[in-house]
Amino acid sequence: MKKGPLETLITGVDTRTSHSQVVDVLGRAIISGEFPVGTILPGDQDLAMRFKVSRTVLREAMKTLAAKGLIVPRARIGTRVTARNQWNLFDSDILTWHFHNGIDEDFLTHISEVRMAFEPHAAALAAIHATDAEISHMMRLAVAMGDPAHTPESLAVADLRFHLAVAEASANPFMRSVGSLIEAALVGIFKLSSPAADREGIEDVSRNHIRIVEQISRRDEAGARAAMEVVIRVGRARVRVAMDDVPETAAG
Amino acid sequence: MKKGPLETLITGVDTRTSHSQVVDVLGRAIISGEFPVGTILPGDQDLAMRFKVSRTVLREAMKTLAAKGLIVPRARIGTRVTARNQWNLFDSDILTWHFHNGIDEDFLTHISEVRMAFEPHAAALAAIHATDAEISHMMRLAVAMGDPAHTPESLAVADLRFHLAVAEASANPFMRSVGSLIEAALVGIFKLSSPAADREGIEDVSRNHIRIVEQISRRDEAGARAAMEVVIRVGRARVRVAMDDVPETAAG
DNA sequence: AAAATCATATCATATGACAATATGAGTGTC
DNA sequence: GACACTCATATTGTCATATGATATGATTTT
Repeated sequence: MKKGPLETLITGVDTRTSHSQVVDVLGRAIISGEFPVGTILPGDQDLAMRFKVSRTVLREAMKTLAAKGLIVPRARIGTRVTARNQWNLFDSDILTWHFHNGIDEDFLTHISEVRMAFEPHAAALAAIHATDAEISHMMRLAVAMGDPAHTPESLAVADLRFHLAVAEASANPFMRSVGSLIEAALVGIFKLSSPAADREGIEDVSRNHIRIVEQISRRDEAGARAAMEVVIRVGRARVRVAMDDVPETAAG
Repeated sequence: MKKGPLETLITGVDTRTSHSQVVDVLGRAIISGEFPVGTILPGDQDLAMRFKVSRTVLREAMKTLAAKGLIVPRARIGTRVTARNQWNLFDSDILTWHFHNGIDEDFLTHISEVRMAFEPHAAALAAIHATDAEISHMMRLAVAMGDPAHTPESLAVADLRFHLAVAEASANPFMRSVGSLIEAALVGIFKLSSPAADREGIEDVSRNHIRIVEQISRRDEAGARAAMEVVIRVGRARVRVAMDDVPETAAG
């Protein structure tokens, strides 16, 4: 299985190639604004020396970043950091880098908005297209979220699996591509505050997710859409509460 | 201004670097299934010879493709084509390559579904956040779409500009990132059939778009959402008619 | 002052070599 | 015969260096 940021976050293992290390450091530096938008990066040789790698490796790293839309190289001019609105925000690396510089509430809000636009639609599509096997799979995942033994990490993983399964069942490949976005949102929320803190929270989460599968199983598009909206709204509320530093009173 | 696929399609100019040519050819070959999912690509040296480029260039091209999620290299094993659901479908290159192998109705349908999930939400957000300057800008663009002198190409460009402006006005950076998707959809629709064929079509399109701006201007979220849905539905219907040669019956 | 020219800095490409890595065959042991 | 270990091997990963292509800005010419 693919090793996403969630697992990396948990395992903490980081035995990677020198190429990807350069990509990571440079990517984070750009996202964080250490190399501001519109400015020219230091030259190839300079950067190669800083990272203690050959120019070959550095250039391959630059191509990787360029492919994600972060930079644009031009002969004689240098390599320029592109405007933010040209970055491919659906790239999982870029999302991960965003969260590496502390949690940004605005950013989480934007992600919630996107999920609010996307996932209810995906749930509705799943109500049309999901196979019986997919439905029982989703149900198993939703039920598994209720395990009281969940740690915050394992709950986040279970949560992610469920939402990816819904995206898959929608039979629209674009919905599945939003998976990295969902993952980023869950990592962010998880870092802030986890519903695994109290048992009630876990039960609530599981119940809400089961409701989604029930609606999909009934082939009720509107119902599935509404049930998914509830789940996302709860997650967003949790973010708000955690950021405002206000004790959690009532969840949406 | 950025040179998107639309302009490339129109100008037909293709004076690019050898790196990007390799990327394009390889990318298209992968998307089209010439190198099927799960298989191993030929080795570096082999490919370098085929493309008549140095291994340096070839490897940089591979890194570009890997950054988009198309391939995964592993030492000693080779470079494997990843499963489709790991491709970043929101990448504008990948979208362009998809359309390079003829028009795929399913694919256009999926894009329409995504737009249906996204853009109405963006319009609603624009109704909340758009500045006066943005509103008048959008209105100018919507009116400009009614120019009876439009060629199919110029109409497609005007169409794209409008939808990007709405995304921008939503004040959510993710909405803007969907721009490449919108562009791909418009290219696809434009290749199939253009409303610029008849004058009535142009007037209709313009009127529908103006209505969106009016709702945004009134700060009416639901109204803006509905108006945008109409526009997307019309586009989707045009696709269906062009492909099936069957009149539209009912839209979801 | 305006236009053409040229030196220069930067990315783009090429070449050849060596290192790291994971497979699968081969070897040895029980 | 089954299992564990070793090792040759093929492929990607990294390195060092050299040359070409290109756009800028200073210089020269008109």
